[in-house]
Amino acid sequence: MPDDGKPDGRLIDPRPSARPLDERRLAVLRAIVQDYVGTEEPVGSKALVERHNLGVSPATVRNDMSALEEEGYIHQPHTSAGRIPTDKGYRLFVDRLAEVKPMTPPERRAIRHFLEGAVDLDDVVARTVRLLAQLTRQVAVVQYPSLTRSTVRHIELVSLTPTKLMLVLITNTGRVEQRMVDCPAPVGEALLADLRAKLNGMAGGCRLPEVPTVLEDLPAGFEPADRPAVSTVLTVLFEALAEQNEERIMLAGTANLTRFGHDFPLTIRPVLEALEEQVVLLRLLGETADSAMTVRIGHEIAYEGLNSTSVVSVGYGSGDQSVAKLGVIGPTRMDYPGTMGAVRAVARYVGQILAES
Amino acid sequence: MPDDGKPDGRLIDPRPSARPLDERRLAVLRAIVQDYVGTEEPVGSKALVERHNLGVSPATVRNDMSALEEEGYIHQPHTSAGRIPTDKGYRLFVDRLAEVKPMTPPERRAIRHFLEGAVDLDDVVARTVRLLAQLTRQVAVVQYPSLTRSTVRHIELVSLTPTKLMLVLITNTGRVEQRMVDCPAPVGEALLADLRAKLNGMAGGCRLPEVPTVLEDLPAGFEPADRPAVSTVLTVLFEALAEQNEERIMLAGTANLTRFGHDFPLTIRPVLEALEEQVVLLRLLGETADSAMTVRIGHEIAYEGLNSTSVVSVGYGSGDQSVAKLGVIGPTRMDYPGTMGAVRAVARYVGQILAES
DNA sequence: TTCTGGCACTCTGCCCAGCTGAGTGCCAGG
DNA sequence: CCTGGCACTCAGCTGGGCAGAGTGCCAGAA
Repeated sequence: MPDDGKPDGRLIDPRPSARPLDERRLAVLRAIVQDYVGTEEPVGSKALVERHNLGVSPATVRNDMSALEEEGYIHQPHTSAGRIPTDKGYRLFVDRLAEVKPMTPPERRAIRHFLEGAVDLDDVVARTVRLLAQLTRQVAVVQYPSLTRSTVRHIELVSLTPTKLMLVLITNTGRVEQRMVDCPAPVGEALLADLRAKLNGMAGGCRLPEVPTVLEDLPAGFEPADRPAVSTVLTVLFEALAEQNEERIMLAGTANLTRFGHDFPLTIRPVLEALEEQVVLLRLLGETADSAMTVRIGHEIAYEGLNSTSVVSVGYGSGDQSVAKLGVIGPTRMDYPGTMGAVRAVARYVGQILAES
Repeated sequence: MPDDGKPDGRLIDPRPSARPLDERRLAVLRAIVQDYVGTEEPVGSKALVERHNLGVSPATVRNDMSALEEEGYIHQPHTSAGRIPTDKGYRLFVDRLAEVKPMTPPERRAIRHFLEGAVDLDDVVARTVRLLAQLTRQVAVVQYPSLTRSTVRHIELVSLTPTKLMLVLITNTGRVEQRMVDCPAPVGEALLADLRAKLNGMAGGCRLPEVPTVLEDLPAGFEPADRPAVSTVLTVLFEALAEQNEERIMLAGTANLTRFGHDFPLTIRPVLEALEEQVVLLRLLGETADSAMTVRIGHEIAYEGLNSTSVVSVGYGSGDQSVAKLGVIGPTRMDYPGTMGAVRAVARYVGQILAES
């Protein structure tokens, strides 16, 4: 960066004058990241020029590295060791130096085929998360399709005892929620049928968040004697809607954590703890921009236990809107292009599968 | 301590002569297990007599240890190291030397209180597994109440489109299963109501495995024109019953694996892998005797990846019959009495909670 | 017989020193 | 502005020596 615009005769040098060294430094950074991800060992100048044809000598590379270190993109564990990228270095790599690596056609076929075997929503999610863990060889996380974006497919009321009902809510994403309802007074079959019909008539097809508004005045349509029971049912229904926004998550591939590094116990412990906290995972995915792929690296992650990991996440959904998120968690020293490619591909195919079913 | 028994007219020695060494050797084994579990380090003769008042000298203990080693209950990592128990040693300890350590009253209250906060079956299981992991500081596994032992509380049929139904099965344990049914012909509301009534009339209260037998002749009770639809519904119902015997499992506390030992990656890896295989876990719990507590130690476990772990499991259920299993997985060097106490207590309380709800 | 104290022995773990090799930073010359 | 050369640094390995824990065995006491 210091020598950026220096004067240069250089008619031979194909580069006019503006883009000179910055470009090469970026190439050096890219090479460092690639090598380090591959070998997991600090990479030195000599090895770099040998493995990538940078067209310059180790000494030159050393100068570039010096500059890169100055600016905080790389860092040496000790004097006289090679360099490793910093979080900032990975960030630059992801933003400007890497291209998402698309899946090969056979891989795509395999993904699609594997997901198509699913029989219900649980199975879709389970297969997705396993697939993602396998493809990336990291920890995969998949959020169940959110209720917020879903619509009501059907509401069912079942009488268990005269005063005890079971309320079942079925969404268009195939999710089913059930709740017990204790009514203040016995509920007859006729009332039940009436209520069932009205509920479905009014709320069927609604987005879940809109349901309370739509059903607000429902009790008014019933005999005064029946209103308490109706209100109770509605209360429980609304509760279920609100509470169940507490979303569910599935994860797989924790065994891949063992590939993290040699300094193990210290690293892996907090990660395992984080993974058990659904809340943490939900927040992690929640921060993902809706449809664009998000990469958070090391200290960019708010949760301290995950400060030595990176998270690649993206929304997925049936149709054009995303209904939930999925992603993977791995060491900051991960293969970003490959991981991003896998995440993107899986998200797409899950979306398709959901749209079809 | 060396001079312990030196000068004393030995008429005082309370031991006659018959029960002599065998008994003391067992005491030595017990002491070794206890110390090793506490310190995680091979235990030597001197330390033993210091920490437990065995009333004999280290030299004597050494002889006993020699005998115990001969018989395979303990083993030395190297010459001139202390002894550690073998799987066989732990087995003897569990069978004859240890008493299940009951929970203290405050602990019981805490357990009960924590479990009582649960709102539905998922929540009960989730709370149970977390609780167990916390209490034992190990990996906890809880199987969802099995469908096999459950009975039908209600079967609901919902018409989504003229030819598409949704079948919902509710069990007495609060579990809900739903299936889509594609009927060969449109199904009217009248038929639907009739079918629903007959299904519940005949199968309500039945054990799930008996349902197919009970409903076998159902189609005969309908108009010939309706029989195909009825048969389809039954097929799907039976499928759901059979398939969903594929039981679900929840686990927690994997972060506790990091306390396993120093030789980490090697030990933890296969365990994490095993834990991701529901099949393995199910088999593990499946081998548990129905209601009695089962302890499997090290190589007694069929699955190779878990050969350095022990599993303590027990059935739980509402009422007197067990409907599912739960347990913990930890290093063979675990606190058996404490773990067994926790597992037993939690199983009891979950049973109570289930019975009440 | 059974236990005990004493003794010699073995072996791991640790510390220290010295060496090697990778990698750097700097400099003078192209 | 790049390059080759050179001196320097430092992590990691190796080997010797030391200390401590623990054992096994034995002869003598109860």
